[in-house]
Amino acid sequence: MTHSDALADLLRQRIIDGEFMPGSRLSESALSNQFEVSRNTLRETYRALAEQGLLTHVPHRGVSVSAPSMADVVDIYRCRRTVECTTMRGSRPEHPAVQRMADALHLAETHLAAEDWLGIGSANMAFHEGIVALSDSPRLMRMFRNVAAELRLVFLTLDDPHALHAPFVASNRRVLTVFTAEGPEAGALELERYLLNSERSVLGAYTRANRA
Amino acid sequence: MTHSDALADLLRQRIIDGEFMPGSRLSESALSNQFEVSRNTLRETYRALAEQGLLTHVPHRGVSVSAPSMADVVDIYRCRRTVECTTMRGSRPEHPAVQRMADALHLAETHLAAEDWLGIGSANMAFHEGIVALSDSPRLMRMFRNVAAELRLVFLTLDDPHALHAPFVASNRRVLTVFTAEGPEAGALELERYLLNSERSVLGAYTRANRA
DNA sequence: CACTTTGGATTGTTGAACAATACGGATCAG
DNA sequence: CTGATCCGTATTGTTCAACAATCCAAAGTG
Repeated sequence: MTHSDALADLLRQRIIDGEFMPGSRLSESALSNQFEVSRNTLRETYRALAEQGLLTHVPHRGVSVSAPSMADVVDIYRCRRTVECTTMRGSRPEHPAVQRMADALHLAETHLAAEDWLGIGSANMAFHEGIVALSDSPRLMRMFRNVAAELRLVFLTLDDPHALHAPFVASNRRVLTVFTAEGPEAGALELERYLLNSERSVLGAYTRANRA
Repeated sequence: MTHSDALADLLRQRIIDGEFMPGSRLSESALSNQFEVSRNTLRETYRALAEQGLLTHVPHRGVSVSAPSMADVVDIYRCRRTVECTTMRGSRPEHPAVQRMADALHLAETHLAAEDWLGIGSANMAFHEGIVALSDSPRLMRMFRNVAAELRLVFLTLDDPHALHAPFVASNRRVLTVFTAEGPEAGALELERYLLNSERSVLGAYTRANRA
C-alpha cells in the first residue's frame, strides 16, 4: 500500500472520530507537517477523499471536511433506502452476511448495556453494512460506505448523538428478526420503516442543533 | 475549475471515446507530456478517476484503464437494477426528467435511422441517466454515472457494439410508454426486464469476444 | 457608508531530484 | 534444458523549492 493510500485511511478515521469537525478547513501546510508528508502526497489523498464525498474541495480555497446540509441528509437517506431495502428484498436469510448482522447487533446491545454511545454508533453502522453485504456487490458496498461516512459527519454536529443511536438498537433487532422469520419482503418493509424513522430523528436533531 | 479537474474530464472523455483501450497502461511521463501537465498534476487526476472506477491503480505498477471482468459486468448490472428500478418505482410520470428521457429516446431513434451506432450508445445512456434523474438525488446520479462509464469500457472491448445497442432502442421506448401509461410499478417491471435482457446480451458478447 | 486598493496568505502547478519497487534478462547450479 | 538467483533498468512514489494564480481581509478613499 502506498503512502498516500495509508494517509487516506488514517485521515478518514480521524475525521470520523471527530478530530476534524465538519466545515473545518484542512490547511495543506498544516496537515502535511502534522502527518509528515509532502504537500503533493497530501493533495493526492485529498483528491481521493473528496471523490468519496468526505471532503469538499473548492478551487483556490482548499478542502474542508464536508458539512452535509439538510438536503444532503435527505439525499443520504434516499440512497440508504434505495440500496439497503432493495438489497434485503432480493436476499435470502441463509446468506452468510446474516451472521455479520447478528454479530454487529449483539455488539450494539452489549454497548447499549455499558452505555458506550460511541460503540453503539459504530456497531449500528456495521449492522447496516452487513445488510448491504447481502448483495455480494463490491460497488454497492462502496456506495454505502461512502454515504455512511457522510452520515457520521452529520452525527458529529449533533448535540447528543447517543439519543439518536440508542433507541434504534431495538429497531435493528426487529429488522433482523422479521427478516429471518418472515422473509425478505417483510424484512425490507421493516427496514424501510426503520430508515424513515431514523431520517426523521436526524432531521429533527439537525434542526435543533442549528437553531441553538 | 482547476487544471487537474479539467484534465480529469478530458481524460475521461478520451477513454470513453476509445482512445485508450481498457487494460492499457497510462504511463505518467508519456501522458504528462501529451497533455502538457506536470507529473504531480496528472497523478491527482489519476487519483480522482481511480476513485470513480474508471482507472485501476496498482502500487508501483501505475494506473491502467479498468478492464471490467464478467463478475464486474454482473455487478454493474446489479447496481443498475438497484438504482434504476427503485428510482422508477418511486417516481411519477409527471416528473420533469421524463422530458429528458423522451428527448434522449427520440435522439436514439434518429441515430438508429441514420445507422449512427456511436450516437445510439450515447443516447441510450442519456435515456437511462434520465431515469435516475427522476430521483432528484445527486448521489444516485453520481453512482449511476460511474457505473455507466465502467459499462462503456466493456462495450469498447466488444466486437460489434451496435448489435448490442440497436435492438434495445425499441425496448427503451416500451419502458417509457409503459411508465407514462400504466404507472411506476409497471414501468419498473418493464425496465427490470430490459436490464436483465441487456445484461444477458452483454455477457454473451463478452464471452464471444474473449473466446476469439 | 459603499467602494477600491493592496498586501499577505493559501492554493495550483511546475521541474528536478532521489528512493523504492517491479520487470526482464543474464548468469549459474543442477 | 530447467529452475533459481542476481542485477540493471525503467517506472512509480515522494520530497522539496520555487513561482504563478487566486482569495481574503484590512486598509485606505470618496
